[in-house]
Amino acid sequence: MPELPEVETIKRGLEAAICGRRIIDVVINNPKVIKAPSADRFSHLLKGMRISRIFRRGKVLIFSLSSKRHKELFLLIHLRMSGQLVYPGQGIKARVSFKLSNGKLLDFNDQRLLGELKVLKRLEDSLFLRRLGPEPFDLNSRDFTKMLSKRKTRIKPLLLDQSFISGIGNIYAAESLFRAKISPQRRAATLTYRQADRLLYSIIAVLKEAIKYKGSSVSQYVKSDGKQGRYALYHKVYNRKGKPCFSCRSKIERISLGGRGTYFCPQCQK
DNA sequence: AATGGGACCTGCGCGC
DNA sequence: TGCGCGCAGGTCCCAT
Repeated sequence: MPELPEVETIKRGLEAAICGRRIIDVVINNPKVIKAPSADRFSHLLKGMRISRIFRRGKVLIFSLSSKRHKELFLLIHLRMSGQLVYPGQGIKARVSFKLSNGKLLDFNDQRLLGELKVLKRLEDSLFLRRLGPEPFDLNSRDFTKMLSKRKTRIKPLLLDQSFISGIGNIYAAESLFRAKISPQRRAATLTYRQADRLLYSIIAVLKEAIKYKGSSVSQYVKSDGKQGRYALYHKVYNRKGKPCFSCRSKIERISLGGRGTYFCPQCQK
């Protein structure tokens, strides 16, 4: 479900709702989603810890936890395809439910069980975080052009590569390429400076707009208050196969690239 | 290095 | 109604 704008929306919602709360209990209804350490150790470590700060890196949500008696710990949450964080939660259908010091629940729901929860002593212990590419907002055109110039692969799968650039998923890759008028099939290194510049600023604009509308609720994604984001209303190509392009009225096409559905306008995107 | 396939999972919508 | 198929916002792992 969640790409950068969805995770950022959840982060902001939780920041306002649960920062400063203590975790009193952890109910694990499906240990499959606990990737480290063991489920028992996971709850033991978390009990009594205070949620002091919440941040985001790429699509990963990170809770920084503290207590007087223990060293700082990090709870990493990757929602993958169908994960949700809902507060206050019901605890019923949750894979994992955190009981907080105010008696309310923070639910981790995940229909497809692909999500991951981890407790780490240090962020450097996460190989995924260590390998994560830069946040789109931190890049400039010159760096981005240079990064692209070294890669022979197609631009769209490259945008999905989290070690190349972090936070972009299937929806926003498609929307950004449409906005930049670049075909998803172009080889990365063939983009001119002008095109790379346009692509970077399209990515940033699309992500910011999506954050403004609190993410795209296509099927599973909800905000931390359980309500939907509205950005799907503004998608120009994603999920619009056969529908007229908003710019030139040609039919939007869907092809498969790197095993992922890829939507684009064959007329506008070159 | 790049690409393709399958794996991990559950559930939905479609055509027959 | 029921079945089989393809598909899904992500990532990893293997083979070529």
